[in-house]
Amino acid sequence: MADRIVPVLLPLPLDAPFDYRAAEPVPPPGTFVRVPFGPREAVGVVWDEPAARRAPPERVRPLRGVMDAPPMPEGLRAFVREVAAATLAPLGAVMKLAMSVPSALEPPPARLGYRRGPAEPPAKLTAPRQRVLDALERAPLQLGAELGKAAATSAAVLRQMAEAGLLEPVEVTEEGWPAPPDPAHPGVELGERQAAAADELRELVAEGAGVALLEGVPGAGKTEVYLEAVAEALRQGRRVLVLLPEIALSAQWLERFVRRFGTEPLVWHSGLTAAQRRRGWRWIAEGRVQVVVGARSALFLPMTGLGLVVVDEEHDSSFKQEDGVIYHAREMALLRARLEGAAAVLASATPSLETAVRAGAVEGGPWAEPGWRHLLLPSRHGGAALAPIGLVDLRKMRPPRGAFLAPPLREALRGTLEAEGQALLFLNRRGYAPLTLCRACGHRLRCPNCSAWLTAHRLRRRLMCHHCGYGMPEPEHCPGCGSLDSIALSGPGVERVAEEVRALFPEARLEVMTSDTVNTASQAEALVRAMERREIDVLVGTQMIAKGHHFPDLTLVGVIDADLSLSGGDPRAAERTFQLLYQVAGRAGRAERPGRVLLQTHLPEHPVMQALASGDKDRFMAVELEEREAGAMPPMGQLAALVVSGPDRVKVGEAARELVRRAPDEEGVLVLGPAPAPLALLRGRWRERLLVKAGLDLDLPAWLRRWLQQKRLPSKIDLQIDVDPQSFL
DNA sequence: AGCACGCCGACT
DNA sequence: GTCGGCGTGCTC
Repeated sequence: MADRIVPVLLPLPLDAPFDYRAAEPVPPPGTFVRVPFGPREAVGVVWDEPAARRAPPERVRPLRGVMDAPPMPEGLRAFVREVAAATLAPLGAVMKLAMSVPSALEPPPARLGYRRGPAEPPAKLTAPRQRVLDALERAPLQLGAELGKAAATSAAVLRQMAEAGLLEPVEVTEEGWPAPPDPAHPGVELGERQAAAADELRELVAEGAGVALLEGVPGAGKTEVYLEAVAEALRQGRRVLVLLPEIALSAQWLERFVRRFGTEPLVWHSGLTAAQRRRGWRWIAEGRVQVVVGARSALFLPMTGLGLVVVDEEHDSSFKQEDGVIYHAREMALLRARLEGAAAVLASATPSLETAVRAGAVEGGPWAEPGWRHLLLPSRHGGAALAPIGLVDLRKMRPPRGAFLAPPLREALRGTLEAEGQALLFLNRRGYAPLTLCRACGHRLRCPNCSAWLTAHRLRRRLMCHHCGYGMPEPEHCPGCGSLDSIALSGPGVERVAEEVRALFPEARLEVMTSDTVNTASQAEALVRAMERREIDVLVGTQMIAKGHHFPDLTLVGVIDADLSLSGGDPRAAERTFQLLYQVAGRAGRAERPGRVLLQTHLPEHPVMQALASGDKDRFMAVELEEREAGAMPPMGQLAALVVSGPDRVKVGEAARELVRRAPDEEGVLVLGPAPAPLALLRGRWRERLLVKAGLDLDLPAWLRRWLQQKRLPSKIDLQIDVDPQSFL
């Protein structure tokens, strides 16, 4: 009987599947299979189409076996293919994202469970033993761990009871599965405008295609509205994927979901334990999960029958994956929805310009793209959506020497504390001071691996590089001139701002929230709760504090340096600053207490600052779009950033120039550079950057592939391709 | 991604 | 004379 050759895609950075010999019955595409791979064994997926170059028959080895797991759904396979095409990542590298839980492909580990044994319980039982039997009355078969917990006793007791015949040990392989969310569960009542928006979303879901931008200030009830779209998909027997920025995946969000559907969705994020991942992935693959809420990696879960994909906080920069396979989760979510015949909802208080443009939501911009619509939710509470925003001109009103709060902000802080309100001070700089230098000779301490200054951290008494993790103790002598005690710390970081506030208001209860003080979601949660319970008067933090929580007693938001991200030649800098400040401003003045926002700036006349001060987001978007159009920048043009890197500066430069020389000539495509990347030295590697600009009609990934596939790079030279770069670092 | 093969420096 | 550094190439 003739064996058949099947292509198998492995989760390794290879461009194409490998060929294997399979006996009848030949496993169909999507089957997870074990194959020999050089000296070892690997698990891959039977692929739909073979590699362009088939292996010579004598090298083709037989498949070893088929995994005991549902095959990878066709929709996910198509998605893997298209993500690879869009990002120029090797096909196998994208497959690896879709095979993130290898253990889920193995048969589930048998776990020890117990039920009642044959022996009659004696008249007198110890209390723990009695509790165990009582627990088994309620549920006759339980896992050891669960039974132990239910009876508040130890595994040893269970073991001894089993020996005495009171319990019978059972190998449990079948695991339960989550209760399905109930679309008929009574949820919260929607306002008139919310209900109208929910109707439109239901329509979208029923059509099974199209994209809606759902825009509304924090507190306008976006979540409740799109949960109605989720309910509609569930009523149609279809499944739902909701993407949230990692940080927004909070207990608060889950509570809202439970309120609407009576049960929790399946949660997918980086903090899960290995067992949770295994179980969740397995449940999803077996089709037992109706709704998944997760961070961007949830895109690659084996969901089938999707009727709706939601991207909440769609403007959030954390949706951009910056290493490995470089992709933007929002764009890939739209792709996944399209491939599945699902509707998509993008929700935000401050939509990204690309989303707003496609939804036809920018004044003076183009019409909406076909299939796109724009739903605007007004504030539920009526009146001003945002607290009034004031600009503090740092050129006229300077902070005292060595301090960073200008007099108006100090006064506002005093007033807030006297009125027993809460204040939030925002500065997007970790540590104590961003620059460490010598007063005697001007020597600046820099990272040996990166072209970056070292940031002083008081908490750890160290100088740190924020790009590679390098750290050193604060030196007593200047490494440049040897002077003693001449080291000065220059500029503000959150720790220093906190120090200033402590000196000004010693009685105020103050906390600092940065990635240095808050490492886990639960720590962040604790700080947020403390803020809610009014155990904190002043919260100083980095952009961590900008994200979605309601603090009813927050009446002052101060932005220490609103200019920070406006410099640096990044075309999206103004947009990001606007979004960030808008979010921070959105923290203040809820409920009945009036709030205010003060932005300290050197550029009060800048359009971003003017737009913020006027609260006129529409005008900002219109002005910003004009600027992008003039520069043929996204979303009115396409961009790709290539970074050539290597340990030898000269060779990197040569490789970059050679690459530019070989770029195919094409009308309307411009290759700029090479130029030293903003971090010209990162983790010991020199970096040169090329920028490709193209019009909207070009298939940019295809053009890049034609260019880059023609020749291999010299040894030790790496090329990183970022189609649609967001940040230019 | 692993892992083997292979070609140049410091050691029992 | 070998052990072992990691640079290069291959895996159907």
